[in-house]
Amino acid sequence: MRYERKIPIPIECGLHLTKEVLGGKWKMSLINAIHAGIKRPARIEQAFPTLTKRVLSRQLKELEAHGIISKEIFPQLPPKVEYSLTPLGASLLPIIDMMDNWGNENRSFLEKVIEETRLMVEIGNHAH
Amino acid sequence: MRYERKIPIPIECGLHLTKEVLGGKWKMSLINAIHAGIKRPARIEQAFPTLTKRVLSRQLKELEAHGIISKEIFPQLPPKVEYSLTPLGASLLPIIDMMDNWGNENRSFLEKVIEETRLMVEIGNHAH
DNA sequence: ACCTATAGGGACAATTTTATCCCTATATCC
DNA sequence: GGATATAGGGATAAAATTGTCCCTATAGGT
Repeated sequence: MRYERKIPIPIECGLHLTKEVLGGKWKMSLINAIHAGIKRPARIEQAFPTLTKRVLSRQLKELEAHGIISKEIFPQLPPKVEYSLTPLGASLLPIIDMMDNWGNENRSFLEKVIEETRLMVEIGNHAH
Repeated sequence: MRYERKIPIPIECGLHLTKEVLGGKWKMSLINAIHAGIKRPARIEQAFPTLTKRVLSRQLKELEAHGIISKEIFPQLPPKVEYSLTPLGASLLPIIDMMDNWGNENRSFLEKVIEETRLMVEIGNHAH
């Protein structure tokens, strides 16, 4: 989330627009999950053990605000909510599929180089 | 860059592997530029006015370490370097094209909702 | 002697994104 | 009465990513 962003997003390019929509840590996974029928927040939470409720809630809210998913609220208690993909959201599925496939096809190589890169770069910068 | 990453990347999923490779702010743009023949750092810098040398250098280094681009050093002074896509890097082009197209096709809608989302969320969080 | 172009990185500040902790509200079940 | 499931968000801490500033080195031009 942001507070009066200081550094503008370079939106001249379609890439950055798409990145703004898909770039959140869990967004592509969420789109996949909703498309696969996991539509209620509590179910999504179970599906991704390391994704916490708070973060889930924010990513869903942004996806909704960006017109990628829509939210149906059932007037019940305890609350029931279901998300689904909008047509715009569904139009992202081919991209997400390609990315998932590319990652899986190159998994062994990528796991190796990602790990090596981490080691390499650890030296170059420091937390503070 | 990182210093002994504290929170591991969820690499069970191909999506997150791909995201680790393409997720940097300028990486997709750099792959595009290199593919388009803009191969020298100084040229790339000119092509992206808001991308500074330091950041460029880091993103290129990571792309190289991830096996996406390769670096040719010409033994000259002043230094001359050219980057090009590896076959692995070239295999990302279809994904990048799709993302660029999707963003451009939906540009007017996206610019609107991205702006609205920003306003919406400004209230919800604060810098510190 | 000085300036320019060139590629790269150290040190650190600023910004942005995620994570953690805890609280609200209510019908149903034990 | 008390626990449970449910969806969501405030406040704040932590982590990760980018940005800024400045320094190295050297051939060639003026």
